[in-house]
Amino acid sequence: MAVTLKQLAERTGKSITTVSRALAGYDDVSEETKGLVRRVADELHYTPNFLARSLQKRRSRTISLILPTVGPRFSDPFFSEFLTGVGNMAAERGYDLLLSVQAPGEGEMELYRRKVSSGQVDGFVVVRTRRRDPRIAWLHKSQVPFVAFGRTENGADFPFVDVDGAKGMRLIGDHLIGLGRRRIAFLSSPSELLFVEHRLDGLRQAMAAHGLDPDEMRILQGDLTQKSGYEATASLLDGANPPSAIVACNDLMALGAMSALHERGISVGPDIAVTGFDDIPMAEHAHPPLTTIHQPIYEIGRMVCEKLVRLIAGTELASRSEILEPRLIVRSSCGAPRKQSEQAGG
Amino acid sequence: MAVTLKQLAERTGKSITTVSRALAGYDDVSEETKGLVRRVADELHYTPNFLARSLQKRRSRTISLILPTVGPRFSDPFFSEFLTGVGNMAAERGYDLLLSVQAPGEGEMELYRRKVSSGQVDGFVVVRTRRRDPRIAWLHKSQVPFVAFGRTENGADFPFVDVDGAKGMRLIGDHLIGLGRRRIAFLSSPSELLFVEHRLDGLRQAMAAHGLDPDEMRILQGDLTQKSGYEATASLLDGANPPSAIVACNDLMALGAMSALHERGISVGPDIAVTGFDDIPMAEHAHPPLTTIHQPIYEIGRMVCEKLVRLIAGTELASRSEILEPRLIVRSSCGAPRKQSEQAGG
DNA sequence: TTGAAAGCGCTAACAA
DNA sequence: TTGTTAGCGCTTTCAA
Repeated sequence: MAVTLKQLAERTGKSITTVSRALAGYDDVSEETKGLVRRVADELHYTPNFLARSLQKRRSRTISLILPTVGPRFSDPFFSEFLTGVGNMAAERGYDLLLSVQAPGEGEMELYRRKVSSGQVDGFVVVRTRRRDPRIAWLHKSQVPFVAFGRTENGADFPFVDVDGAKGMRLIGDHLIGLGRRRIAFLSSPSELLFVEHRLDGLRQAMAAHGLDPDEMRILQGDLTQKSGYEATASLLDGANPPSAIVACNDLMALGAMSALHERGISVGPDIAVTGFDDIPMAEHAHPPLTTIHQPIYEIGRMVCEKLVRLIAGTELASRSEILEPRLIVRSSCGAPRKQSEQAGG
Repeated sequence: MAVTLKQLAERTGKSITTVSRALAGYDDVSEETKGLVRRVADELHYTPNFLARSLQKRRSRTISLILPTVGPRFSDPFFSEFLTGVGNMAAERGYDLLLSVQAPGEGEMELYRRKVSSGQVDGFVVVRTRRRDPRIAWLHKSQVPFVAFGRTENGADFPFVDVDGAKGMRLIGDHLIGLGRRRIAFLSSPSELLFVEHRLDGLRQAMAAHGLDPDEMRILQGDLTQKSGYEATASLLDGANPPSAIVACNDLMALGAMSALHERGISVGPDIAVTGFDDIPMAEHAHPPLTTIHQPIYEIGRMVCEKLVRLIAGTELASRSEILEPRLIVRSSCGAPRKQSEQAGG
């Protein structure tokens, strides 16, 4: 069914080799032959067989991204944008993106191993890095090209892109405390996620810098979903001495927190401030609009992918890893008057 | 680097053929040999070379999903859940998922063609079907296995899964009109998306059934994003004779509409009802919680994928296409008292 | 029960 | 400038 080099060879009266090289643009093929071959190839809608080429070249021009989901569902406005960034850059560079879904634990490493040894992929995009990340340990050790979105604990030297979460939270903390909020509660998440730790650290630093005792901060554990933000906040409000500010480690939980406040008729902002982190599209359209830290997630997807492609090609990386500057987006959930200037581009 | 059959053959003293067949479980290989081969294969962590196998079998066990994005960004809480459904089912069936990003137009069909003729994929999941969908026309004509999420205009006979949007909107319309809302505005989207048309039809039917004139309904065009829902609503409110209910064709736009109402101090529900469609996770946590139609999007992803795998394998499909029953989720954005019973499972 | 040989479609070293 | 040959790793006739 599909047109092959062999058929082009027959049609042009040339050998398979010549046809192959004509199409590859080698300059030891006469212009005349090249023209002929190209014409016939176009005519017949020739497409190189990807599998055969990859088998021969030992390069699949495919990168793998394995979504580390817990539970069957995975609904995160964050990742689809990241994915688009990765996908677009991959396409621009002539790479394909192989997507898998695999929860951490059991079969996870096995899947990484298999993707590599089956020759299916040339490298990995690693997302949602963990404190001690077995994926990174293994990829590093095995010398498989990969780029991570996020860091790990020991600070091993591997290529990654990340946003400076500590600094981001310092911005949040400074801002909130500057507005007079002192009783702060932090909505956290499973502790194997390092980025949460960074963010918590940043908040602590801000408190200390303002003469507050970080140890007095209440910390509640969620799982990054709105639901858990809602529940954590509910328990917070039902207890004694509610906070004057709720700092969530991501936007989704912040949204959940706002939901719980609304339900109790507490006005978000004036009564209790709420802040997020990520600046998902939803943040701007929340009620009230959510003060948060912007992560250029689409761009990060592109950067991660580009680094990976470079790594695979063996091109020297200008900088192995990158820590991006966070940007505070003041809206009104923090109780501050909305600033016009910081509204743009949200 | 990677272990091959050849190496297993050397280690076991058998031929490549025998090793291959031992691993494939053929019963013309002695139990003894099978045992030996398997043991050695395990020991050496043998993984079949995927490319070689696919080349030979002319089956890649890979399915393609091409995201038809407009613009560089693609942030839709809806699709990441769908994707997870597809991905999980694919994994269960031993398939891989190749993800591409390609805007409709220009290169779109070329990409589909190339994926097929390069032997990279065995079939397609088609999302966001359009009125006259060139993708479906071509896939159909070329006899390439595919399953769509959504229908097309002419009602060609191809495998798809969809939710009955007309019926869903009839439920919404009945409910709203039952609550006394009569001046209804509809937030629409680019007209090449057929599902929007279905939904609009359903709403019209409901109006007609209640003795209202569908032609009096105001229809505003957005692009499915919150932002556009916000803008459409703003223009609606700035005009004369604002509606008593805003029916958005998806949740995201409904959320944007609510945002615009809030900004003007109009209370969502009591003053102006707002409804959505999709039941994204955000819907439950909006303020007020959004009345909408539930689509089991993760399940749909699984169904679509399973159908596709069946199609590829040549297994007869129990039913080529499926139209799922919509489910009305009454929350409070429509102005109705929240019903306890319909809250579960949201 | 096993193995030799051919071939999937392609690229690349080497000859001519 | 072109063609012959070999081989990527696998499966599958066909003989032995």
